[in-house]
Amino acid sequence: MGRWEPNARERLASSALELFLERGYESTTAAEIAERAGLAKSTFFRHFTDKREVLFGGQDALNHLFGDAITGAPDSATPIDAVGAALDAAATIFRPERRAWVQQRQAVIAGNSDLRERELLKRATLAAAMADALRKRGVTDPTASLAAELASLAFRNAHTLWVGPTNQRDFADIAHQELHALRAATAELD
Amino acid sequence: MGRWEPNARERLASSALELFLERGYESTTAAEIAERAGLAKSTFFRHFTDKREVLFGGQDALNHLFGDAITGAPDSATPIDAVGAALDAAATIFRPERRAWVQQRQAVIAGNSDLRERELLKRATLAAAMADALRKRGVTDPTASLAAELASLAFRNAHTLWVGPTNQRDFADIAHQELHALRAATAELD
DNA sequence: TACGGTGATGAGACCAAGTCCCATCACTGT
DNA sequence: ACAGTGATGGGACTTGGTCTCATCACCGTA
Repeated sequence: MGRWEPNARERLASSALELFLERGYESTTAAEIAERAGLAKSTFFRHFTDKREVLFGGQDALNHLFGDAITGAPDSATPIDAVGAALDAAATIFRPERRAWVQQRQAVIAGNSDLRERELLKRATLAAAMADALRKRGVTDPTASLAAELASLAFRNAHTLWVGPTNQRDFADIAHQELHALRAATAELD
Repeated sequence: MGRWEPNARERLASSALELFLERGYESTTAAEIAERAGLAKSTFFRHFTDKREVLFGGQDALNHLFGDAITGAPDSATPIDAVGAALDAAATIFRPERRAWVQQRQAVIAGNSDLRERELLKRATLAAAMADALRKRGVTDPTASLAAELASLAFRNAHTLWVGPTNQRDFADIAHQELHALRAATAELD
């Protein structure tokens, strides 16, 4: 069904990351990304609604991964157990071989405020997906959104640590440690 | 120091809200907003970096209000007490007379995804301001960011309820109730 | 082999957001 | 009266993003 070379979307995404690292996000035009991928500007916007979105391709998969992990957790699992299962599932994506790529991507995001803003949207969407999955389990609402928000915070912290220079541990380990630290901090609130 | 009419920034903000309500956010150009305010398009972007920002004028004041309330809380105040004081301070801004205006503004934001995204950024900034203020009080970091995140969530929920059709209560009352509900939900996590 | 249908692409016109530069105007103090 | 200051107007310019139409490769079928 493709025309010439297949995987247009992936070619666009990797061309974009290359160019962002070479010239910076703002100094790279959508037309240049398309050109490096051997495509036209109009084709770029057929695959990505935004110039920003080209860096957030796997987000839908992540949402489904988290949601399915929570939905599929055993009935005996508490809300914290369920979101813990979601963090385990995340380790499927954040594997050691992908760390370099995630680091590059994150460096680009850190360098531009539009991208950081989009990242916030993605995190909020992920938290909403987790809250939805928890509600499907029968968890009622202050608790469901709270657990989702805690998990989102743990995920953010774990992601930062996992990308950072000092750490080589498994993503799931870091994430669980962060989630546990947040649970413990609950006792320090008053 | 102004040239003709003063308060150019306020005129732009209210002209923008009017036009957004009349024609919708996307169907309103920055040039049209400026024209209704009796100004030029270039002057609009001198006062607001974004077309979106014209709806988020008071955000800096809110950040300072929250930060100062936390910094100024008595030494004996727990982290939850301190963010509770911030929610009290918010009632200074969310007064009954402003409810209609906040409702209009919120209706515009709800109708456009770019604006919702910007709203997330503003909430994250507010949470960061609260976490900073807590750290200034000596609260260490998993606890500080957790308390700030909880307060941000309570603020979001309270804001939604206060803007909603059924409720006429004081903002501080609603916010404290929401914060308390989140604290209580902590026990339901596992 | 010829043919029509389908889906992805190329090309370009077009609009609005946002940047930049420079001239201009009102106001202030001397 | 005069120069300095700060906000404004105006317009050129780049780029993100939309839209439309023609084109091309592929696929099934007669």
